[in-house]
Amino acid sequence: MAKGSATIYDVAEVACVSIATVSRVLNDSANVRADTRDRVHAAIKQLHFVPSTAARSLSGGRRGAIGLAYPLDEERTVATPSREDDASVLYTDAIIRGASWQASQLGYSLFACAVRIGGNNDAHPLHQLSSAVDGIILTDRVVNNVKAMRIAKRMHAVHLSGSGSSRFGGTIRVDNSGGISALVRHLADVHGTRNFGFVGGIPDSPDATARFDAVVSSVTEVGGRLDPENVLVGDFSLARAEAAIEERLRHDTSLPDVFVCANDQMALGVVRVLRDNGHHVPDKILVTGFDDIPVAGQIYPTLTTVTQPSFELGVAAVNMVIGLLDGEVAVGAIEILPTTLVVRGSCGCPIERSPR
Amino acid sequence: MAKGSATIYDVAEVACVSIATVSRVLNDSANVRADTRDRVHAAIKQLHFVPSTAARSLSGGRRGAIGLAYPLDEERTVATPSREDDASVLYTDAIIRGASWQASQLGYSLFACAVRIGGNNDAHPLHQLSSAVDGIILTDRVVNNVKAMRIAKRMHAVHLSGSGSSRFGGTIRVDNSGGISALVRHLADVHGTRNFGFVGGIPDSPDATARFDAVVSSVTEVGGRLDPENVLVGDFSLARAEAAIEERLRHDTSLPDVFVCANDQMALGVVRVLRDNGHHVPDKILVTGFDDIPVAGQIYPTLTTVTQPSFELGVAAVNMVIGLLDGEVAVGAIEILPTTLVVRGSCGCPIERSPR
DNA sequence: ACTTACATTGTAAGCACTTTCAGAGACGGT
DNA sequence: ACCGTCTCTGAAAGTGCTTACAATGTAAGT
Repeated sequence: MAKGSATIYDVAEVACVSIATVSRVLNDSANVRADTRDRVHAAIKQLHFVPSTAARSLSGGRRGAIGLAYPLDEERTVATPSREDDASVLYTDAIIRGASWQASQLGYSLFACAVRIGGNNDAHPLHQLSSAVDGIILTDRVVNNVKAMRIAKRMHAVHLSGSGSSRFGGTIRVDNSGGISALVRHLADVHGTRNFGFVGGIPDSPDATARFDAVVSSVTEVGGRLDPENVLVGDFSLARAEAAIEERLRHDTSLPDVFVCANDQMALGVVRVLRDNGHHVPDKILVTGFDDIPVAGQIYPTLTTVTQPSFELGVAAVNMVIGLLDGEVAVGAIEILPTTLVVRGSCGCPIERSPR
Repeated sequence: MAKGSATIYDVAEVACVSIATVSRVLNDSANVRADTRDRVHAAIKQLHFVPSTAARSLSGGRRGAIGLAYPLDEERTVATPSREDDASVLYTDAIIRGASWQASQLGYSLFACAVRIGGNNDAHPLHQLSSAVDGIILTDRVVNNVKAMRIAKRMHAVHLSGSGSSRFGGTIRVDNSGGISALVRHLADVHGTRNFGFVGGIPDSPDATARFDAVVSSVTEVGGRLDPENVLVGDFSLARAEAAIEERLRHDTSLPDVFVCANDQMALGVVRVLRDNGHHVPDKILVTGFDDIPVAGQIYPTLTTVTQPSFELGVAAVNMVIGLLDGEVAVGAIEILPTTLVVRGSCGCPIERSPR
């Protein structure tokens, strides 16, 4: 970096000690006499000295920074995202905000870096990032990347992932199954639902599969059924979900009691298509979402869904990386954050007026 | 980073060349025979070698990354920000997305780092960031930071700011005056407005003053007037704008034809207060905003405003940093991005139905 | 065949730190 | 006064890369 900034040698000279001593003060190792330490600190302040992260990391020390890699939107996203379609962006942003906040609290810096998930170029941002930080946080879709695996094997990493776990680092996930289970129980207990349908997300997304699995087991648990023709495949997008439900309607009009959707965007599409085809929600059929995006409480019918603690996810991830770094968290640790059922109108519950 | 990853020595050994040659291939400097180059590339691929950014940057080479520093929200922001109040968050996110996208296009990585703007601790994230990247982008509020100044003096930096220009790097700003001018002309030409009013932002905000100055000169240009009692002082917040307009209403009810507001949030407040006091917008009086926040097109009346190209701001910033790095952009350069008038209902134009 | 210029490659000196190892005081016990 | 034991400090060896400089090889010109 910086041309002409002070080095450890300059500090050593001013403080009349060796660079080794300066280094000790910097890493506040024990065994430096108090007045020596003070002298060094004074010199540091005087010279506005800041240790070079590059050199520090080359020689094996800590960088004091942790990285967070999230998927880069391939297309050139518009400046002000439409509110419905950009829930995933908001979700990621919330995680980043949480992570930044917690890192800052703990005296670390948080570098967030968007990585092109398909990319295979050699100067991969993931590598750049990993060599600039002490530990790394990988969000859902980034995890399934060969490069990511290699990196995780080599440095402390925590995966923010819906399923599976990392043999090489820690894993934090949101309690998809608990949320789904609460949702299904609510549907069964309060609304007497028995015949379930499901609109899934991208098959290779761990969150998507976790939610699907949870639906399967919860439905079994409450003694309901989930017929194969009522399991639709989406990709988390509103458009794809609309297409899927339209397709479903063409084939057979005897519908399940409810369509549980793997996220809110898809639920919005499903509601719209159903209504356009005369299946009023929630009078004729129920629909639920997942995520609790901002619009979920604003549309008609308000959407029954499950909230994820995205900010807390970021906080927890930072805590775990640092724990890993300090050896206080064991490799392979898994932490699961609670989700909360948010009951609104689309499951047939009476609709509250929104506060404003 | 990484324990046990291949080094340049390993590659050199496999390819039967010296490390210098490997380095030349890596930085594709000329003067390496074709078959030697191939041999090295093969070795690199075989060993999954990735050069250590730390070592590379230590020895003066490029890191291949650029940094972006933005202000950290001091309070623990909630996961899903309220839609009206968090325009600034969305704005920053859009810039980051633009910068990430462009950096990726150009083969760079973009590290975004939130910095506590008041913070004065020594392990300042700004330093960490700056030593991990080749150049740095500083957003508005980060610029006015002593540390930031010191860093800008020492490494290539571009400032995203309405404020003056950086003597040490480049500056990119949005064309406040062009946007205001187009807006004022529209009001004068299409709606015959002559008697203007203005609700300003924080007096010490460069954007606020730029917008005010632009209003003054544009109004003069179209032969309109801007009476002192119709120039209200806000602080960019909805609440403060409501207070200001209420105050104005108490004193004198002969209002101007329009209130041009320095941002959308204030416009929302002004519209609300005016309507509550019987001055219907746009029938009795017109109101315009600035920024085009997401709600602007969703409320009634839809808000006539000016769009800032936030995504493009990020793109331009990355281009400029890299230009600075490559010596193709001169230090002290200023680039001004165009703004676009968005005509909607609150200026009296017919309200289009939104597409859905 | 013998310069000469030039293309290619190797050698080695940094770059700014951390850390091991060993040496130098200090201090109490004998 | 001497020895063992601490505590503190310095010298020096990495850490992985870039690059100036030197050395070698190669082809063209005489």
